[in-house]
Amino acid sequence: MTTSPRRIGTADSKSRAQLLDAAEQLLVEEGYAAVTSRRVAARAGLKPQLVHYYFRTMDDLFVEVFRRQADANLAALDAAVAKDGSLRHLWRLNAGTSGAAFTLEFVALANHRKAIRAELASYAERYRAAQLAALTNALRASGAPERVPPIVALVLMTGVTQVIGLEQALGVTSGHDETLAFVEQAIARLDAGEPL
Amino acid sequence: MTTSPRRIGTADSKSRAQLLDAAEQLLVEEGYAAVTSRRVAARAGLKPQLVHYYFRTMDDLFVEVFRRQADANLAALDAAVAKDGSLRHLWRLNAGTSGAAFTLEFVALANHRKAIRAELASYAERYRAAQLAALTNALRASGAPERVPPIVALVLMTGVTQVIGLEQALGVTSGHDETLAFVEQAIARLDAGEPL
DNA sequence: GTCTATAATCAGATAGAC
DNA sequence: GTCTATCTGATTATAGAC
Repeated sequence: MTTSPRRIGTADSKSRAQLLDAAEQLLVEEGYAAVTSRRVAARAGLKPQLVHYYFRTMDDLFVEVFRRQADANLAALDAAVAKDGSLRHLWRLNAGTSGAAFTLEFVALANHRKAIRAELASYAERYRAAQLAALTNALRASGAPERVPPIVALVLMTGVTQVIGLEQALGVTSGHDETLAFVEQAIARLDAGEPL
Repeated sequence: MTTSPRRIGTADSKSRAQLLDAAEQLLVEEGYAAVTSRRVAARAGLKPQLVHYYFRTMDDLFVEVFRRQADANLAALDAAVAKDGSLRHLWRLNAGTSGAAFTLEFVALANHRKAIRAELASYAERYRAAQLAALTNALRASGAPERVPPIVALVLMTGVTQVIGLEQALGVTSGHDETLAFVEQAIARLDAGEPL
């Protein structure tokens, strides 16, 4: 088996994994601007040039960091839904998104770097499709009369958790508690088979 | 009148305004990482050192760029609401937010820089308060029975426009059309005094 | 008040040694 | 396949001239 043209080292190299870990930590803790070859290497206890050996460019490094997390997220969603596909659980999964900082950095990066934008868009579509399937099942199972199409409910739900998550990170809190209470009450009614 | 300790040049200096304009353009077009003293100065047709003369640090420059836009946004909201305070108009105002890239960059910056986070949080709270006042009036004027508290409606509305705006920038589109149609239909009913 | 010369540091990337 | 020496250029910031 030949190595891919982009990856120079082997995929299971120890140094390579250490660099990915270090890059991810730096990204979350200090933002993408702090993810430089020198700082990544220093945190991994390696020489800066190794970054360019294992990942040709910094963009390639970013893409690999993203893919690793994206794959893990998709797998985690599938596993969680298989365990409990209820409406309440789906909401909890979405509302408790811990990787807000991670996502934010990549969105900002994607806004100006083509390779990363493509990666992020592909992941977002796959994640939404998986969520939609789960939400459609959950709504059907609740037996509540359908007044809101599942895809609309999903976009609304994503929107709420996104604003609240983002604003929380910035110290903005107006309306959060009221909105969360409202959503949870709505979900409780739906889960009981009542209309909204 | 003495100058503030932070601002060295006069506030109405021509060079100072040119630097602010250049910084804002770069920020939107290429992201905050592209806003370096050299590039800002080059775009303004000035020497890089002038950035540090008019704004002691790059963070100070970012804060000034943000304040200028934030003040303009708040004034624009007030003016627009005074002209037409209807539910439909409020929605259009929010949905048509053109400054998505601008906001995104500052949110990313704020996530890791204290001074900018404080600035952004203060602005976000003020903007939300202004929107809430307008929305409360609009809902009351519509005469529709209140099933959703205004603050909850506002957070929901902000969430929808935020996800859709963000995803649009990334090339993600699933569910956008359906959701926008749903929201606009709901607004039409409320504006006609009907319940949701 | 306005601007420049200069310092000190850090960036991404490649060519080549083992 | 793994890693290092090295090149070239950019970055923020200050000290001081006009």
